[in-house]
Amino acid sequence: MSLADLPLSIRTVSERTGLSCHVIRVWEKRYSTVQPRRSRGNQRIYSDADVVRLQRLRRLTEQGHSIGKLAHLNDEQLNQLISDEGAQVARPTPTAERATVSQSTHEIITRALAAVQEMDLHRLESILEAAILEVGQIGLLGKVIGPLAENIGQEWRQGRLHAAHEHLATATIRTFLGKMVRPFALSPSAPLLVATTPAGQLHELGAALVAASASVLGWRVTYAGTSLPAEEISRIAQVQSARVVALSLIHPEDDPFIPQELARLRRLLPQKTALIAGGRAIRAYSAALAENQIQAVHDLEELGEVLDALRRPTPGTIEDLPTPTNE
Amino acid sequence: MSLADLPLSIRTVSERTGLSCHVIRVWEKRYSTVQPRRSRGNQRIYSDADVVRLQRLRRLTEQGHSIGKLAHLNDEQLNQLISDEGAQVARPTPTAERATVSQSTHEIITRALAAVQEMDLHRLESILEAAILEVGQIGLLGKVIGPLAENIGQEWRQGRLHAAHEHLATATIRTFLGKMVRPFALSPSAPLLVATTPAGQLHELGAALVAASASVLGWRVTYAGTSLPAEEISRIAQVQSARVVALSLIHPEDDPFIPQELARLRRLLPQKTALIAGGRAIRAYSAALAENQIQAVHDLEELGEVLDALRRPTPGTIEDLPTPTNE
DNA sequence: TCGAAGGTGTCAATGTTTTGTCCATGTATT
DNA sequence: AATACATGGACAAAACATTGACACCTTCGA
Repeated sequence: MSLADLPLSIRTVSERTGLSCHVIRVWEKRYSTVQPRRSRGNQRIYSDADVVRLQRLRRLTEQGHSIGKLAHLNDEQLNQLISDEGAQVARPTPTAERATVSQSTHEIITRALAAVQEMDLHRLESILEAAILEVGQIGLLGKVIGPLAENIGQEWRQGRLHAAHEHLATATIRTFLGKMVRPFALSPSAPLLVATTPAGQLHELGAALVAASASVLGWRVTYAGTSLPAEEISRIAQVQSARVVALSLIHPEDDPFIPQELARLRRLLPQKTALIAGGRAIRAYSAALAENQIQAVHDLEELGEVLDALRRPTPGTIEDLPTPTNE
Repeated sequence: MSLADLPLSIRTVSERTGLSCHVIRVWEKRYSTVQPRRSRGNQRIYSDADVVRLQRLRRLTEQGHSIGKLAHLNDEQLNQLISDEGAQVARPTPTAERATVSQSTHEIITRALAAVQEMDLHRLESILEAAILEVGQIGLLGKVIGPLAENIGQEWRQGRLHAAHEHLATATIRTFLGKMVRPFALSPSAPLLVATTPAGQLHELGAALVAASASVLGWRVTYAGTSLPAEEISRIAQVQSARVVALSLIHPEDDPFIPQELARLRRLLPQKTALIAGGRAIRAYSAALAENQIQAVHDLEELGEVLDALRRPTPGTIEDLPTPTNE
C-alpha cells in the first residue's frame, strides 16, 4: 500500500509461487489470471497482490480444481474457497500425497545432512530456504528442521560427525530460525508465548524451534535463550503478560534439579499462565511435569493443537485479528 | 567520525559490497544508483551510506529482482523490500518508532537500554533497525551494539539488571546480528573468516559481533558458535580454507586452560591462517596471545584495519607493510 | 469400448531486452 | 614508471516475450 507496488520479475514470481514461468504466462494468455504492467521493454512487472493471487490459484489447482474455472473468480471468492478447503480437506489427506511429502522431506533432510557434513553452510541455508516452498513453513519446522536437528545430534553422539559440524549446524539453523520469527506485523492483541529452557538445559535449538513455530502460528513470541532460572523465567512472563511459557528439555535427561525448577516455576507463575514442555527429555521428567500441571508436547503438530486450544480460553475479548495469515 | 564516514575509494566499495568496480560504475551510469562526490582529480568518493545502498541492491538483485527496476527506489522502499524478503507474506511495515531523527550514538544506546529494562524487545529491535540509517552499519556495530552489550553486562554484574534482561537482550541482539551477516556468498574469491570462541568461553555476542562486522566489510564469514576445542576450530578453518580465525574472549578471565588451547590452536592451524582475538578478556591472556602470534584487537575500528591488512597478502608471502587501504 | 473434443502443462524456435564484462585510451596518483 | 581510476564503446550471456506445436488427461457422445 503506502509504498506502491514493488516491482517483481516473472522469475521472482515463479520462485515465490512455485509455478513455472511458462505456466504463469500461459495462464495469463488463456485466462487472464493476472494482468501485470509492462516495462518500457515490454517485460512483465508483477505486484505483491499478483503473487498472492497466484499462490492461491496454485493451491487450489493442486487440490483438484481446474484452473479454467478458478481463473475468473475474484479474490474474495478464492479466499472463500480456500477456507472451505482448509476445513474439509485438511483431514482426509490422501495417502498418496502424504507419501510424497514424507518422501520429499526425507530427501531434503538427506541433502541438508550432506551439506552439514561438508560444512557448506551456504548450501544448507539454501536448502532450507527452498524447502519452504515445497513443504510450507510449518512443514519445514516440524518435518525438516526438527528431524534434521535430531539426526545431527545422533550422528554426533555416534562419532560420525564432529563437534565442529554440530556447532556449525546449530549456529546456522539458529540464525535461520531467528529470521523466521516475525517480530512485527502482529496485532498487539495476539497472545504471547515465552520460549526458553530451564537452568541447566543448554541446548537452544528446541526453544528456537518452538519460538519460530509459534510465530508462524500467529503468536507474539519472546525468545529468551537458554538455561534460565525459574525466577527469571517468571519475571519475563509476568512483565510481558505471557499466556504461555514453553520449555524445551533436551540434553541432560537426569538432572536432579530440573524437577525442583519446574515446581518453583509453577509456583512463581500466575495461574493463568500455561506451562508446556517439549523435547526429547520430557519422558525422563514426566512425573515432574504431571505434578506441576505442565503439559507435555511431543511434536510440533501437537504444539499447534495445544496452542490453538490455549489461544481462546483466556482473558478479555475474542481475538480480533484482521486476517488469519494464509498458510 | 572514524571508520564510519571516511571517504571510500571505488575499490574499497567493491570489496565491501562484492560488486565489481565495473558494475558499480555501469550501474551509476545507467541507473544513477548512487552519485558519489568526486575528488579534485575526478575520482569517485563514496560514503558509508552509499555502501549500504549498494549492498542492499546487490542482495535484492541476487534474490531475483532486476536492477533496472530497483535502482530508482529510495532507501525507504529498499528497506521495506528487504524486510519483506524474509517473511514470505508481504506486509506493510509498521510505522512504529519512526519519529525521532538523528540521535547521537549515546542517545541511541540509552534508549536501547531503556527498552531492555522494560523487556520491550520489539522496541529494541526497532531502535537498532532505525539506527542503521543514522549511523551506518559499521557505526551501528562498533558504536552502538558493542557498547550496548558492554553496558548490559555491567549493569547485570552490578545487580541493576536481572539475568532475564541479559538473556533477552543477548538473544535479541544475536538474532539481529545473524540477519546482518550476508546470507549469500560474496564473490567466492572473497577471503573467509571463522568467528568463534575457544572452549570454556560461553559468551557468544562478541563472536557474533565480529562475524557481522567482517561480513559488512566484505568477508565471507562462518559463524561457529561458542566454546569450541582447538581441534574443532582447526578442522573448520582447514575445510573452509579460512584466511583468518577470530576468537572472542570475554568472560572467564582466568581460565588456566585457555593459554593451552590457544597454543594448540596455533599449532594445529596452517601457518598462512592468521589468528586474531578480541574481547574484554584479551588483556588477561596477553602473554599467551603474544607467544602464539595471535593478534590482539581492541575494538571494531582496529578490527577493520587488521582485516584490511590481512585481505590482500593471500598465500605464501610474508605480510608486508600494513597499508591501511582507507586513505 | 472407442474415439473425438476440450482443457492443461510443457517445449522449441526466434527475436528483443537487460545486464555484466571487456577493451582501448586517456588521466590522475604514488 | 607503475598503479589505479575514468570514460565510452563493443560484446556476450542471460532473461524475457511470443507463437505454435505437442503430449497427456478427462469427459462425453457414438
